[in-house]
This record gives sequence, structure tokens and C-alpha cells, in this order.
Amino acid sequence: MDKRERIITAAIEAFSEKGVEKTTISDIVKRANIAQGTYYLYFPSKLSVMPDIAAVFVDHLMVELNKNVTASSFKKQLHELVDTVFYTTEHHKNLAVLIYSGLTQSEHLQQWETIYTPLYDWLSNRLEQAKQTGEIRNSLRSDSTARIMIGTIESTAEQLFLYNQEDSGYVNEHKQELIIFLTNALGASD
Amino acid sequence: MDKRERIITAAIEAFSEKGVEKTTISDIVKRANIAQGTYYLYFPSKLSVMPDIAAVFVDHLMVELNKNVTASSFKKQLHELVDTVFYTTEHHKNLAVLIYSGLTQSEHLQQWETIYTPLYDWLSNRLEQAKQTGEIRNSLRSDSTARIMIGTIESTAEQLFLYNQEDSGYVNEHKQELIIFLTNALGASD
Amino acid sequence: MDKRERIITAAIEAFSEKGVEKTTISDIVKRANIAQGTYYLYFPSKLSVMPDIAAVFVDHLMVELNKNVTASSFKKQLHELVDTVFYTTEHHKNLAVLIYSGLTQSEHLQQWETIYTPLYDWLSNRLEQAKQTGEIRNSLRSDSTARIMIGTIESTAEQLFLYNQEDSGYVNEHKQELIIFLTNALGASD
Amino acid sequence: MDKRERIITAAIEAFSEKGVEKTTISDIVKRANIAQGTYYLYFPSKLSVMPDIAAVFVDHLMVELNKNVTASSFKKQLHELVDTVFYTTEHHKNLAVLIYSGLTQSEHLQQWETIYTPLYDWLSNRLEQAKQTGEIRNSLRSDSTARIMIGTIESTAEQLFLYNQEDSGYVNEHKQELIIFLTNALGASD
DNA sequence: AATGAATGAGTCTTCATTCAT
DNA sequence: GATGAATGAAGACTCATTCAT
Repeated sequence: MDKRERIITAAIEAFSEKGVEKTTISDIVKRANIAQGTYYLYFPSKLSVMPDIAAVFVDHLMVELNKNVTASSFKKQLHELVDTVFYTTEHHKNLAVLIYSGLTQSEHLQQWETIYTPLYDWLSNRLEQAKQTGEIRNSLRSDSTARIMIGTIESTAEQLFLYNQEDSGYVNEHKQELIIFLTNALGASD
Repeated sequence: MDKRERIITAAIEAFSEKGVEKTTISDIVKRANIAQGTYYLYFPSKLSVMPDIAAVFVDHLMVELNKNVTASSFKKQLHELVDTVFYTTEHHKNLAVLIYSGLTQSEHLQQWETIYTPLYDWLSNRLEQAKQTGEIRNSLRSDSTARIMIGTIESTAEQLFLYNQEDSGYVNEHKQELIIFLTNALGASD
Repeated sequence: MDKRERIITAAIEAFSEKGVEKTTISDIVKRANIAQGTYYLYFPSKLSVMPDIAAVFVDHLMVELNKNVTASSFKKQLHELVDTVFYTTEHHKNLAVLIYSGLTQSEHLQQWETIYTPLYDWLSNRLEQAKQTGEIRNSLRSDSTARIMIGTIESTAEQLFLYNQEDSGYVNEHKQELIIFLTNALGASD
Repeated sequence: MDKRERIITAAIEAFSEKGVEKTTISDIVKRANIAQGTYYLYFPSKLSVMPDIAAVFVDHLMVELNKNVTASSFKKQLHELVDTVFYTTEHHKNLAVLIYSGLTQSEHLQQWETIYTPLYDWLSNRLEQAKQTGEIRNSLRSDSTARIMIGTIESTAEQLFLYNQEDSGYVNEHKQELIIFLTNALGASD
């Protein structure tokens, strides 16, 4: 693994454990097993790793989506999508929070859109296909709706996993409600 | 205005301008026109103002909602709701970001839910009423759906106003799509 | 002695001993017996004490001049002036060097003129008086000549005490030559 | 141009632009278009180029003097000398300062005398000739007086070009005064 | 309750120097 | 001789926090 990747990995670990504010460059380089100065050969400041970290997160999500969302019917795909986003958010909550937190602290907020582009495109394509098979309403605009849906699913996952004490009963109910909500929104209800 | 409020106001301004990480207690007290030590009579640390700031934001949002969402038909109320959230997000974008950012940096993440409670309750009531008048589908759970909806609307507003270069044509199209999305989700389509 | 003065005194000592480049803020504050941060309450950077140090040097020189240059005849005053500058340069060589060195390293070079103003004014007055008593040629401009003379005397002192291994025989010869040089320059030769 | 010379040239440029303290080896090697490590094949430290730089400056001054001071009468030579030193100081002010500054920072202060030797010798010879032609007073010691004169001319030039906002009217007056001053000092006045 | 000068631990960042290629 | 990535020691500077007034 090259030095740049080692820094990114180490930064993810350190930020996740101690939070962005409390993490020092020194924490990162110790984990990456490189010298203090080496960090600055690759990134000019503490927060400038943030976009790279965000990219790692989205890459990861894309891998999971491609692995898990495989059903032929759109309705099942919707379940798989929600499950995957929920699962990823739950299991990488620190990462999700730190990306948001880190990006907002940095000057890199605008990059968020770019980083998410693959995800939006992926869902947009799925919606387009479902429109053609008549599984969802023809009136929706795939690209806009993809963005809205991702927002809906992620914000719901965040409400559940970041802000609440988890309670799996409640999580399941809420997830059901979300799926019905989306099903209706997409005109996919039979 | 008492000292406590002056601190909160000053903190909002300072955080908005310089970001949470780069703002110092010194910045805040200068704006509040109080002495360095006085800050500590009211708040034990830099980030401990955060929940108070968040409360100010939600209070503000509640005031706007009560003022603007006044139509008798639920469909119109939905438009008013979206407009109000969009407007508030657009005009207080820094505040929205810094609350999120500040809460994630602090140990106060769990308080988010509490802070948002009035908002969820308010929407939940409106949904309940709309169910009774038959304007939206009877099958939805008001409390869960309120949370999902707020997430949907806010995340969409954030995508538009925080991450993008704004383009009012695009904003309007996207907002239309969002309203149709929500109308369908709620079974409010005729 | 207030903190500001303690810093200046400590800085003079530290710079004199170790040189400007090798002196650290930490060295200065240890000598001044204050905390690291306190330094920055009074001076924004390491080199920004420099003008104050220079002022101390010139103050010192002025005190010596007022004490030593007391003769009634201008010719004797000239001897006293040269002696005083030579003596001061010899006994504060480190200070002289560090001021020059420190000012040139800082952005404060232009302040040199201001710092020297009292000295120029003092000599200018003496020259003016001597013109009136006919002890020196009437054609000279006191203010310009004061500057030229100070330059001549100081550069000669520096050549002797800073750049050379001292040799008191040589010093005396050179000083004699300088006095004759100046006496002629001023048209004070009998 | 060989690497050693490229380093010296690059160092002059870099020091002139950023000052000695703020110039890094890295700045120098970039300009010299050589590798970081190569520097150390030629010079053991940052300040050890300083004597070479000083030599370049004096060489340059000697070339100019030999080119410009060509009149047969000493009086005219004096004008040419002052003009040349003024011109050189004005056009290489950064260099002049940095040499002084650099030497004072290094352990090379004593070398100043050696570096200036050719200049002192040159002037000393001219004075000796002028004594023999009776153009200046016979009583002066050429070697001492050469040193004093160089100090006088350079310190005046420095006062004008380094410490002051330049004002060409003032410069000319001051230069006139200097020439009269020197003329008298040398007993060259008729 | 209010002040604000003083603190000093802790951080980022720089940069001279090295050394394997 | 030449390279330039890597080093890590060292220093400037910051800033949350304290406390005598």
C-alpha cells in the first residue's frame, strides 16, 4: 500500500476513534507509520484528507450496492437498497458522521455533490429501467428523484442510528414505514 | 439582552463566519462584548453552546412554520411546508451546517432528536388531521412519517443550497419533483 | 519593571548571546520569567521586538552623549563624540550587530531612520551652534552633515570593533585619522 | 555554468527576494534547478554560501569602479566614485543588506574585512597618487582614510536607499553635501 | 457577577539533512 | 556525482482555561 493510501486509512481510523477536532496529525502519522513531515508531502492540512475519506466511503457503499441490490423486480431492489444503506450507515456511523462533520469544517463542502455522483447515477439508472418496465410511475424525473430518495433513506438511517438509542423493534417499524413511503412516492404501489 | 443570550448570538455569528474549528472563545467574547472569563460563567466549553444554538434554529423554524403554514387544505400546507423549510435552509445555511457540524463534534449528538421534537410533533399533528379528513392515506403512521418527511425535505434543501452552486431554474424543478414525490408518498394524489 | 520591559531586556540578552536566528521565543521568556503566551501579548513575532531593542540602544547612546560631550569648544566636542561612539560600539558590539542584523531580517528597516532621529537632531544642533560661533565652515548643511558624520563615525567604529581583531595601537591611529578627516570635512581645521 | 555557480546565483536571488531567514534550501535548489541533496555537495549549510555571495558583490563593485572611475583629476574621480557606490547600492540594495545580515548571522563576520580588501587597496592607491600630484593633503594616511571614506560613502548611500523612502531631490542634495564633505576632509578644496 | 491579564500545554508546520537508488 | 523522497527534531504560535482583583 502506498503512503497516500496509508495516510487515508490511518486518518479514517483516527478520526473515527477520537473525532476530527481531537485528532492530531501526530495521531495519524503514528498509525500510518510514517514521519510527521511525510504527511505534508501528500496533504497540505489536517482537513484536506477529508474528500479522500468521503470517496472511500462512497466507494464502499457502491461496492455494497452492486453486491446486494440484485433482484429483478424493482420492489425487491428497493428493499435491498434500503437495507444496504441502513446496514452501511449502522456499521460505519463514525465514518458517516466524520465525513459530514469534516466536510462542513473544511472548505470542501461543494465536493460532496461530486463524491455522490456515482451513487446518484446508479440509482437514476435503476429508476429509469423501472419506469420502462412500468414498475414505477412514468411521470417522475429519474435524476431528481434519485437525489431525493438517497436523501430520504440516508436521513432516516441517520435519525435511527446516529441520533437515537437504537431499539431494533423501533428500527424495523420505521424501516417498514419508510419503504411504504417510498413505494407510494414512486407510484410503485399496486 | 442578558449575557447568556449575548453569548449564544455571538457564537452563532462567529461560528457562521469562521467555522466551528477556527472560531475561538476569544472571537465569541469579543463579539458578545464581555470578558474572556465571563464565558465560563455560562458555558463550560466551546462546544457546549451548540445545543442552545440548535434550539434557536428550531425555534426560528417553528415560528416560521406557524406563520406560513396556514392553508386549510393539506395539499397547500405541504407546499407551504416545503417552501418554509427551503427558505429557512437557504437563508440560514451556515447555521444549519454549523449545528450539524458542531453537534457531531460534540458529545451532544443524541440531543438532536430532542431538539427536533417540537418540529416532529407539529408535523405529526398535521398528518393526523389530514388522515382524518381523508386527504392522505390512512395507512401511514404519523410519527414515523413526520420524521421521514422532515428528513426528505431537509436533505433535499441541503443538496440544493449547501452542496450546489444555486441555479434557480434547477431549484424550482427539483422542488416540484419533491412535492410530487411527497404527495405520492402520502397517498395524497387524487 | 513591567512585562514589556522585561521582554525587551531578556531579548537583548538572549539575542546577544546566541544570535538572532538561534534564539527562540522560549529562550526569551525563560529569561524574562514569564509564560510563553505572555510574549505574544506584547509582541506579535520574534523579530518585532527589534525596533524596541534598537530604541534602547539609541537611548543609551543619547544618555552617554549628553553625559560626555560637554566641552565648550566644538573641536573638543568632536573628540568627545568620537570617543563616545567608539566606546559605546565597543562595549555593545553584540547589540549593535544584532540590531542591524535583526532589523535587516525584519520588515522594520524603514524604522531605522526614525529611531536615529534624536541622534541626528542632537548632532545637527551642535553643528548649527558651531557654525554660528564660526568654528566650522558656514557652507555646510547641518542636517545632512549630521547624518553623514554619524555614518562615518559608526562605520569606522564597526570596521574597528566588529570586523577586526582589535589592536589598540591600530585603533588609536585610525581614530586620529578619523578626527583629522572630520575636522577637515567640517572646515574646522585652523 | 557549473553547479556551484548556479547555487550562488540562485541563493542571491532567493535571499534578495525573501530575506535570509525566510529563504530555505529548498527555495535555492528549485531556482538552481538541482536536487535537494546536491546543495550539500557544495556547501555544508545555508549560511555558508554567504562569503561567496559577498565576494560576488565586491567583484561586481570592483568591475564598476574600474569601468567608471577613469577621470584624470582626483576631484572628478571622487564624483565618479560616489556615483558608482550610490548606483551600486541603489541597484543592489537587497544584496547589500543581505550580505550584511547574512554575515552577521553567520560566524563569518571577520571575513568582511578580507572581502573588502581589494576595494580598500584600490582606493588607497588612488589616494596615494592624488597625494603625489598634490591634489589632496599630504598629511593623510591612505590606507586608514580609504577605509573611512568607503564607510562614509556606503553609510550615506544606505541611509538614502535602504532606510528612506527615496526622493530624488533629497538624494541629490545629500550627495552634493557628501561630496563637499569629502572634498574638505581630503583637503582637496581649493 | 464580572473582568482580562496571564498561563503553558499542546499543535501544526517547517526545513535542514540524510541516504538508498 | 546526482537525485529527491523521506525524515523527525525543533520552534513558532494558539487558545482554552484560570484566578487575583
